[in-house]
Amino acid sequence: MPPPPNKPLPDCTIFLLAKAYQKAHAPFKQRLAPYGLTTMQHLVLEGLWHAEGQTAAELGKLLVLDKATLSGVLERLSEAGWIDKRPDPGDRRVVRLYPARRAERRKEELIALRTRANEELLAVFSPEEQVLLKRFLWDLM
Amino acid sequence: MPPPPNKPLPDCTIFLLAKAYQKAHAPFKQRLAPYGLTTMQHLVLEGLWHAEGQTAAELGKLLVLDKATLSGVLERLSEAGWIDKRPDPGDRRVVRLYPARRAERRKEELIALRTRANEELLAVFSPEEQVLLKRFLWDLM
DNA sequence: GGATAAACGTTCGCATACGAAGGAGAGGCC
DNA sequence: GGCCTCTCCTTCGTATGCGAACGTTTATCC
Repeated sequence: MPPPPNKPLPDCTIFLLAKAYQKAHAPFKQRLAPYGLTTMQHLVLEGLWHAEGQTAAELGKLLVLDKATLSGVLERLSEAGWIDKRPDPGDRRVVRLYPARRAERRKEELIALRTRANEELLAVFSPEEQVLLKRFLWDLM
Repeated sequence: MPPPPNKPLPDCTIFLLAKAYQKAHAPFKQRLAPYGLTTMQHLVLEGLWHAEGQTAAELGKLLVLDKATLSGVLERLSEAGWIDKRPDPGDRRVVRLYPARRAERRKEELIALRTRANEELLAVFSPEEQVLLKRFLWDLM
């Protein structure tokens, strides 16, 4: 008996996760392009709106981000005028992060953008499936 | 009434996908390190074992990979002696790709490594949940 | 047959990712 | 105070990831 029709890679969950992530990201990336923001930079802004004045270490923990990666993202966000990096008066090792005016002005818009991107991503699933999928992903991370 | 306890980012499926992918990848990456292979390079090898003599374009389609990204990966795999790049005699634009002896020697080992990594990743789920999760991811990509 | 279009792979530029090392500062301990 | 350690952030090196432009080669169309 010949082997079943080839689906060698689809059976690799790691691969499926990578590709699902890839497909989920692309449309969001396109929507952010007019703002000159990347998805990562948008994520950082949302993290700062969650709690202003965080240190880079705190933000990295919240977003599960390597500090080395975050360093570069913060520099570009700061140079583009989206955030302010202020030295902590009490601890000179620490930088505290705040959304700049430019970010505040676009806040509602940018959050709505993410909400819509997520809704469109999940549109193929029923509400029950959506809940289940989120729980699965949550268990994985 | 105060807002519910903060879970601002977990409700973002795009974020969850990114982090689930991140967590799934890390252990596999560690296991591959002794071989001097990255997860991406391992994926390319599996793609070639699936069908030898593919062109870069075909392989890119199979693995859902940008040709620009693939180009660099193939160059490093070739330099490390994992694959052979042979010009197509009939079409001088095309390069055909073959696993090298080094790859053939490690083939069983490397496939087993991926199988184990996937099993461990899915260990927290019941068999039914595993099937469901894969279907969800498949629908996303 | 000759111009135009399309396909293939490479290269460039920019932005993640992350391990590893490094410099500056803060805190504990004697 | 002086030493050790730990933390915070930055920097470096390497590897994706992908849009865009490029040079080569092949296919198409008139």
